[in-house]
Amino acid sequence: MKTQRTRSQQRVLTLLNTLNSAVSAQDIHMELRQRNQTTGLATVYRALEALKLEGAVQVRTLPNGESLYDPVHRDQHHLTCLNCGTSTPIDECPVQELESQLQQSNQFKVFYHSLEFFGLCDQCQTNS
Amino acid sequence: MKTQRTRSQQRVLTLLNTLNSAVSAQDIHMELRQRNQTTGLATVYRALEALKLEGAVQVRTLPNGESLYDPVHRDQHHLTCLNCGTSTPIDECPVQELESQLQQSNQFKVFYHSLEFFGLCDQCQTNS
DNA sequence: GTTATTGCAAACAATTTGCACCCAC
DNA sequence: GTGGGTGCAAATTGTTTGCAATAAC
Repeated sequence: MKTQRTRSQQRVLTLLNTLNSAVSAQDIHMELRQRNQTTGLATVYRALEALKLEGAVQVRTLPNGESLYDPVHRDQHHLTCLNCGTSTPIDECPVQELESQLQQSNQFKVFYHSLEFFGLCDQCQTNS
Repeated sequence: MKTQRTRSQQRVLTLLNTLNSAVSAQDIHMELRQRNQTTGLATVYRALEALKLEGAVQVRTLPNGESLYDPVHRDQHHLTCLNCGTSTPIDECPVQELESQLQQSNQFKVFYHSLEFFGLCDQCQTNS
């Protein structure tokens, strides 16, 4: 586990812990500027990449190709509408046991998991 | 449920059912050309969008922003390495019950779900 | 004939990369 | 002073859109 973090990595991680929802790299870039910690967009991406690899943040890539970042251990489960893209968090999570099982049988170090249901929300079902 | 499909939608769906793994839109475009069913790339995307909305295909967006398409009801569960991007399918799936439960309580029509574990594979753990 | 579908090229948007500058040690 | 970290701008990549040509009914 790496403990040596660059200035921008610290900034990004601190910001993520402050916010209460997943945000995009571009959001982070703008948010930092507003807090007088202006950081180049490329640097934000580089910091996120590093934090991701040490397991400090988790990523969820949306169908439009944009990625959202969260500190690890925040909820990562969603009900996502394929039409309007609305994503509702869900609480239930029946996979803890499976996770530890996979770690062992695959020699794979699991940082986090994501469970997502796709379909049509109430509203979009009507408008289709 | 729509039954009227355009020519390109039929081509795309037929192709997907032929292949035994998820492919990108660009893969589909090239594969169709090889089968003398050349179809514009934009048309492939439009066909996939339509098929997605009627629940005939499922999508998985990779961390690099590329989307992979599959006919619905094929495995959608993976163990993905954050470093090298390798994605290993897994069989276990403990969420069928939760799915029907969500359909009811959220008025949400679920087409499919995806369960993915992220971390580092055996090899990448060593090289980090 | 009218309407939906298609292909091409241009437009877009998120992300990555090259490279010069700068800061920390 | 040296090496990693950073910022900017340019390049890249997957996807979407405008619009004229075409096919379907």
